[in-house]
Amino acid sequence: MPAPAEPEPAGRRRQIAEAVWRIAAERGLQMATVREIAAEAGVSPRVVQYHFTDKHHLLLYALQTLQKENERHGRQRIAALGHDPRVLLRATLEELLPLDDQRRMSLRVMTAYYARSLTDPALAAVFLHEGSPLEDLVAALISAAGLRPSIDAGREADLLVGGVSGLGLDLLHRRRTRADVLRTIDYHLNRILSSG
Amino acid sequence: MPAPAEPEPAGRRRQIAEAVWRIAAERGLQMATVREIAAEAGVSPRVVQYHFTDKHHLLLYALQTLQKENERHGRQRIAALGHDPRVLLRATLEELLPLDDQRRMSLRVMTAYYARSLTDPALAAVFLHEGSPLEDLVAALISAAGLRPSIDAGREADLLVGGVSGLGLDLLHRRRTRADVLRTIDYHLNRILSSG
DNA sequence: CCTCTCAAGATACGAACGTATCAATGACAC
DNA sequence: GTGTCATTGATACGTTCGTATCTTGAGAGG
Repeated sequence: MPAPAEPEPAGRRRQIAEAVWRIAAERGLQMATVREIAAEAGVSPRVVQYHFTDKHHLLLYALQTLQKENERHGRQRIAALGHDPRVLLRATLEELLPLDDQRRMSLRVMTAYYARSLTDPALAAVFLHEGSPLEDLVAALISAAGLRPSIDAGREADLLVGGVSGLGLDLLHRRRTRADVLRTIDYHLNRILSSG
Repeated sequence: MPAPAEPEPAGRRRQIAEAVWRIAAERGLQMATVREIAAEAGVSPRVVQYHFTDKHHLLLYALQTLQKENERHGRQRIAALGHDPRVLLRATLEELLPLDDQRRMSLRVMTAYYARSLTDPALAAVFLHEGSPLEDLVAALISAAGLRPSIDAGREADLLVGGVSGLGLDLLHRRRTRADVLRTIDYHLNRILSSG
């Protein structure tokens, strides 16, 4: 019984990380114990122990993997929309919202990790990239889409990224409706960009 | 030894709640065990057990008390500034930022609770007031301060509240400087309001 | 056929968790 | 004095935690 039916030791870590995501999203990060993770992944606790040196490395790996996954999915969705800067800008902002089950789960997990990152430097490092790539991207898209006079693309991007993230969290709590959030985003894009 | 040296059973709950705040802010909510809370509060674990029916009620009480405390402090600070709507608006937004140790601790604690509220209805209820009082207040202040043509106070308030909160979280992570955040807020207030 | 190595099962250990139990203390009414 | 009641000390119970240990199975190389 204790032998590998599949010759793939590579997908095991991924499989376990996905179990962490589901538990963190549905029951919270504090419920992600080794035994619960193993049960959710459909493996024995020993398998979790074998593939990660300790729980801290496991949680870190799950966060890093989810972040890469999000970025990959986001780029795919956005790249399929062409090259119109205004369309890309809108899509980039909407990527921050929990508009489907995948992004809803991801945002819940990331929120749990973010809170823990305030007291865990290893997790904090994942959230602290060099510079502000997302804000820079949004600012560049604003400039490329053409902005109205006396608009500062950088300052607009700074508030937009934080603001849309906040609206996304409100969506998680059902404190706002999706339609209202999208209307707020449209208002501000119309306000910032020149051509209607 | 096991007797009350002070005849004040009223402040005990408060004293214990403050211990929760310090632990949650400095080490995270998952470190707020009954024994740690008791040690931080300078009492025996039995005292914690006696004044709260269980840990869930304790954590809920600590959250509710901190929220009231924040609102009280915020109102005090803002009320001391007079009645100029523009000044009040700026102060209301800055109240969301971790500009001193008190607010820095509070924001860290609230962030930890917020994450947990995603999987805990009792905690979520604390964050879900009726309507959106903060957004409504900001919108009212924008209108009172006088807004430029074709500005929607409600939509501006929606993005401002979320955006400034996001900037505050960036401050916690030292991802932005305080001066940069304040400059971003100034930019948007100048953009929204009519008179320079 | 043998052996070496990777992967996993089975189990256990010490620590820490939330909570329960029982006794003891001090303040106070009478 | 002497009960009474609110509060606290001291201790223990059962559970769950992360992790360590030992063993077993499968496939590859010689």
